[in-house]
Amino acid sequence: MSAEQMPKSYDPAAVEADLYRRWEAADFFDPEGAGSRADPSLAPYVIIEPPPNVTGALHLGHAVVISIEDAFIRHARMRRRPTLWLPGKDHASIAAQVVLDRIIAAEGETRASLGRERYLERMWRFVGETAATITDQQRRLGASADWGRERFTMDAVSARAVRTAFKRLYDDGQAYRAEALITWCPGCRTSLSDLEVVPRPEQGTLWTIRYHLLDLDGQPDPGAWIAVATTRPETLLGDTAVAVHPDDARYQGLVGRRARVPFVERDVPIVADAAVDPAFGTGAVKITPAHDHDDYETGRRHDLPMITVLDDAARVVGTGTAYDGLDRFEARRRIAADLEGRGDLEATADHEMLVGHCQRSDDIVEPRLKTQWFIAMEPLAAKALAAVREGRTRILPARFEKVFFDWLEHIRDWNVSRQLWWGHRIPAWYCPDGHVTVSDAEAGPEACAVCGRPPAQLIQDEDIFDTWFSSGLWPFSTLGWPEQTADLARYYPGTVMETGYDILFFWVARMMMLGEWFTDQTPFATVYLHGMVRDPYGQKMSKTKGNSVDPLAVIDELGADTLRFVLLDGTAPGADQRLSRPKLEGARNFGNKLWNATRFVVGARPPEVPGQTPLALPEAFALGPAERWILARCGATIAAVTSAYETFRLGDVTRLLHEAIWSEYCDWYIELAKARLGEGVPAAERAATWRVLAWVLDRYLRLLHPIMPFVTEAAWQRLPHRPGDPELLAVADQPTPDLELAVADPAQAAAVERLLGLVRAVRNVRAEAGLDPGRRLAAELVLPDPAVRAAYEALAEPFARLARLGPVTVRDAATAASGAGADSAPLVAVSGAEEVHLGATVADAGRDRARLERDLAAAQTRLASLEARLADPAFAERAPAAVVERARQHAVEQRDEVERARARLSESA
RNA sequence: GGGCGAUUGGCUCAGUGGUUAGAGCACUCGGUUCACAUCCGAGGGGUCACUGGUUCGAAUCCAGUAUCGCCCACCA
Repeated sequence: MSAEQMPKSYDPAAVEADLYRRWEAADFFDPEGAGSRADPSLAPYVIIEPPPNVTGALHLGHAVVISIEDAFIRHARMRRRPTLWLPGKDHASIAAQVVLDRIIAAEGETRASLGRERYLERMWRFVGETAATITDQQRRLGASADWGRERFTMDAVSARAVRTAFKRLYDDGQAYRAEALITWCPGCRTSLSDLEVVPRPEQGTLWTIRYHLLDLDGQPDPGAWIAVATTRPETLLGDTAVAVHPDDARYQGLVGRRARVPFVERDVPIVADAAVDPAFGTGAVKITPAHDHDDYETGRRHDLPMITVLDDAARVVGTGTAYDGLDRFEARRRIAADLEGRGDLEATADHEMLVGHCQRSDDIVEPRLKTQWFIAMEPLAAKALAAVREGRTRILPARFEKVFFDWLEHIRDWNVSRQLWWGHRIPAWYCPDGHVTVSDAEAGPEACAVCGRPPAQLIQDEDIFDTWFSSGLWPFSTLGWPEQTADLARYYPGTVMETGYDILFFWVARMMMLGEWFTDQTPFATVYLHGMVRDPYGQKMSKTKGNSVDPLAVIDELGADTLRFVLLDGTAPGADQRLSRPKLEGARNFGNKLWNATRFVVGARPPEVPGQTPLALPEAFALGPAERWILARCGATIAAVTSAYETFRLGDVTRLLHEAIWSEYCDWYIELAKARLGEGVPAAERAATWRVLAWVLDRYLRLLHPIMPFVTEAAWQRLPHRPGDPELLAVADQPTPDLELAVADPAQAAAVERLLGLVRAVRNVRAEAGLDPGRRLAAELVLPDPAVRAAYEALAEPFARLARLGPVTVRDAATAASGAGADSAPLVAVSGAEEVHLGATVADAGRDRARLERDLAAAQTRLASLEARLADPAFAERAPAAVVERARQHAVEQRDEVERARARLSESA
């Protein structure tokens, strides 16, 4: 293939267009697929992905997940591990219902108008459409997931796992049904778990209200009252007590007396309870056990009646007052006004407070009494804690282990009942006598477990499970659990679970707990938590703020490789990152660089290397110093990148490869190699040079493939391959550094480095002196080190070209001392022990002299600091010998440099 | 109220005790060099938030402070 066949400019869209289909057709996303080159004797590498919600389009969070997971799995695949990334979707019951409710509202329907059955039909139709879109988007990002094993949390296998799991928890005594104060969303009309409530600071009002004390006749005394402070006056309709702190002197005499609640005219006791903060408000609190979490506890301690005064829509109900039927906020206003009217509103004050909102609908949540199913979590949490404490699961970054521990150590029972329709219905049935039967059979129980009544008389619980209940089973339910399937045996437990730290509790902890409980194994060895993607100003992205970035728009314009690279570059586990246009363009430019380097290599193939020749490293004797240098660098990069992959440091992978490819391979090696590819070069050398060019590029493409799969695959397709290589880079082997390191000669590599430093020095001098950049300058090189001289002999031509030098002579240090070229005041470039005396008059003596003075001053400063350190006896005594020795060495060199700088300065005077 | 994280050049970030703290972007200057202007070359720019401590030596370890961000928590 020739360079002419490669489009001159890099067009990500064109590059990426068909590659995914080729990969998929090759059938290696399935570890047992036809195209898999996995070694079955190696341990499988299994990625647990957070299945995206069926409701939405792909957002940047998904793109992060896919970029990380795909990098891991592609790397493992290229190490011949059998790799499984089982993709799927989550039915996301509450989120899906919120979305669908909005859609049907636009169609003039409501949940109620459709009814459960038609609503669910509509939902299936809706998710059918969105699921296909999401999968397509994941493919466009390059996700090499095993689509043949794709699963949905609402499919039959998942349903069976849910029933089995619940039945077991019930049989184990961990699942129980109880009436308790739960958190309710009046908008979604369902209960929520604690995690689904988002507290937000809001400006509220603190009202101080008088409850009149009862006199001896049991009548409210107009002149005696106890004042309570509240932010929710409407709940007074459900008050069943007033509480004060037992030690509060102000109220000592009132404890045990009774007060009358306004409007409902209920007489309630004044109780003493240590939970009351005497310093807050009036020090007296109204107690509404059915509508406040604190009051619920207080109510239980004092055996108070619990009176519900709000319905599912959070309207006042059943109080027998004029407020019945009013919305909670309207009732609040009216009650406050009416209290004022009757003279019982003592004070009104602004009050900053935290208000709980529904994570999905944003409605203000309402504590309510409901009969629900709960999971007793402590025994489950203990197992998950043990898994992490014993190191069976490791959390990255490690600091999240503390967060994990803290949450599990203070875990509360999990309310799993949801009053929704879209989800797994709770497999609990109730008989007319109130007996409970939990069944894991698809058809339900055959009889009441207690009294044996036939199924016809049993009524199934109307509620469904919290979405996260089925998500928590994901690592094993997707592999067929509770069946002991072959997949389960082979691919469970997983290797890496990757997700954002924001769902550590929602999902990760629950998978850990349920996994341990049901399988006696931790479901994955490593938890990799990524950070959040923010906008260029560090703000959270959100649709409402309008600062969110659509990953598909980025892919369309700049390519999936670009997006993937940016989302991994410069990132660390758990650390948030900012996404900006310049970063994206930088990544696209990197793809362009790679593309053009490949074009060069492909086009530079000399006739000695026929196109079909397999790729091989040349014999060592055919290598020049530059080849040995780039191979040394290549070997070091392979080792460093491999280590970075294996320790989950993808940010280092991108950094190392960007540096190696751009700043070493492209900036230097390609330039050095050009000279050794020319007409006059012996055929064997020419061939060897090109082989090294192609070899190193091949290594880097392999290393970069997991990060930028498309452009690397496209480039690789144009290079010759090694014997035994597959047709696709995606299943080619990752490199090991042994071949490179075997031929790389560190001494020669170091000599080349020094020459490159000298080129930089010459360029610097030329630029500083303002010399015509195109002008070839005669030069005299001073190369005291024989190794550097030898390297120079081989690289004289590219050296001259890169430094823009004309006729060049070389001297070693001894002869150089005698003085230099034709000019009395030559420009001198210095790099370490090496010098280049340029055969040019100083174009701008003032500027050059300033440079020389600067150099001298810098050298003197360095020398002074070294000498000061060496003069300190403590340093010689306490510092390691190697460090001291190095400092001595540097001091010697520095002294020499100062000398030479002085000499140059006096020459130029 | 607890806990965690961040603080390094204009911006985004590397850098966990050892010479002179790096990169990309931005900036300045210069380039029609036969892979690439999505490029090439050169350059300027940092008291590493602050204070104290440990150490021969601190961006790096310890303590405290400040600012910002996040998580958890039942003050009505």
